[in-house]
Amino acid sequence: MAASKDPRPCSIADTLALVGEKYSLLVLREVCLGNGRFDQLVRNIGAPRDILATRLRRLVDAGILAKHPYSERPRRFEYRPTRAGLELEPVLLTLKEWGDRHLHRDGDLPMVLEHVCGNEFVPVVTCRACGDEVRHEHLAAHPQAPGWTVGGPTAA
Amino acid sequence: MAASKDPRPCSIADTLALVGEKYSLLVLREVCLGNGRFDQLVRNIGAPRDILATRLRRLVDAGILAKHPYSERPRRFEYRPTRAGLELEPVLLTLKEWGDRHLHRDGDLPMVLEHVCGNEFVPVVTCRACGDEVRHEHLAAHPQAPGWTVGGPTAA
DNA sequence: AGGGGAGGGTTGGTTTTTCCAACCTACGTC
DNA sequence: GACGTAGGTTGGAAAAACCAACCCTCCCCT
Repeated sequence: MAASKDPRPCSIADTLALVGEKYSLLVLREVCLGNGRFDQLVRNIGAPRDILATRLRRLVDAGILAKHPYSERPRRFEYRPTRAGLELEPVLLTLKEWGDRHLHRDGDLPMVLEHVCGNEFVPVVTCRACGDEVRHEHLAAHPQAPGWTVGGPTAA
Repeated sequence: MAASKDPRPCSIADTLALVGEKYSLLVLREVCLGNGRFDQLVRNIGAPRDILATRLRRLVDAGILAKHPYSERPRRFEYRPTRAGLELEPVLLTLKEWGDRHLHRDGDLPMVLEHVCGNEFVPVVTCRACGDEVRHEHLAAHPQAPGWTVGGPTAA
């Protein structure tokens, strides 16, 4: 499973090591929607049952999901996001937004989110300090590990 | 490559079909940092060269990256994000934020971003309409396709 | 003219994962 | 006592990932 040696140290890579495998983020999507039972996950995600079982174990081990019994005799569980799992929701929201914008330009979205404010929810990523919407040109990257640099201009 | 039949229609799944394979988002990270040359990508990501070549082809086909010649004779390219590619940056930023918070609690982050406002950049996902920071309990999901529902409570 | 290095890949063969259908267990129901 | 439901596990075939080695074009050095 390990790739070549000594890649750039990076929280993105570290996070993807936990949730970057096929189906993992779709599992999180479903549990965030409240569909946390095994057969629901199989149906809604379209994943093979054995792979799904593997992913669920991994996400529980990582503290992203937890099993909640909803029936003793027979013993039945459902999976729910932990607090850490819920904190991954922004990743899902930004992925959804990109897909909505670039892959469904016709306007018939598969899912619409409604915010408590009464409007359709569209995520905007902002700077915690100043509140401005993020723009690539407004960010400067400072690697902390020695030997790792970043390059020049990045515009297309 | 196809999973079982008839999963939930979803922009998240659609987006992950383009950028969800192993290394794809790390490629995007590097090109957003300005490290768009093949050997840089190999070194910084730690991916096998053949897999990387496959991913690059796919990302170019998807309109997320573009090849830019930086030398004729010999012909050399570098990969850069297109506008659509740059618009995926929020996904990277939210992944980074989660990893910073949950995987590097000791405080020694691999990379620090600086916003143009002068402060460390920490992404916050907000509602475009009202500006409030998103919270799971403030969202309601409305699937648009018939037959697809969402479940009950989702709290952990 | 020959050798070496950089850059951007491709190729062949092995190892891992994924996929799929079938099966298993423990109930509860008809 | 046959059938259905929920939540998996198992075995074998197909697909991906992995790795080292190689290729090609050009430049530079001697």
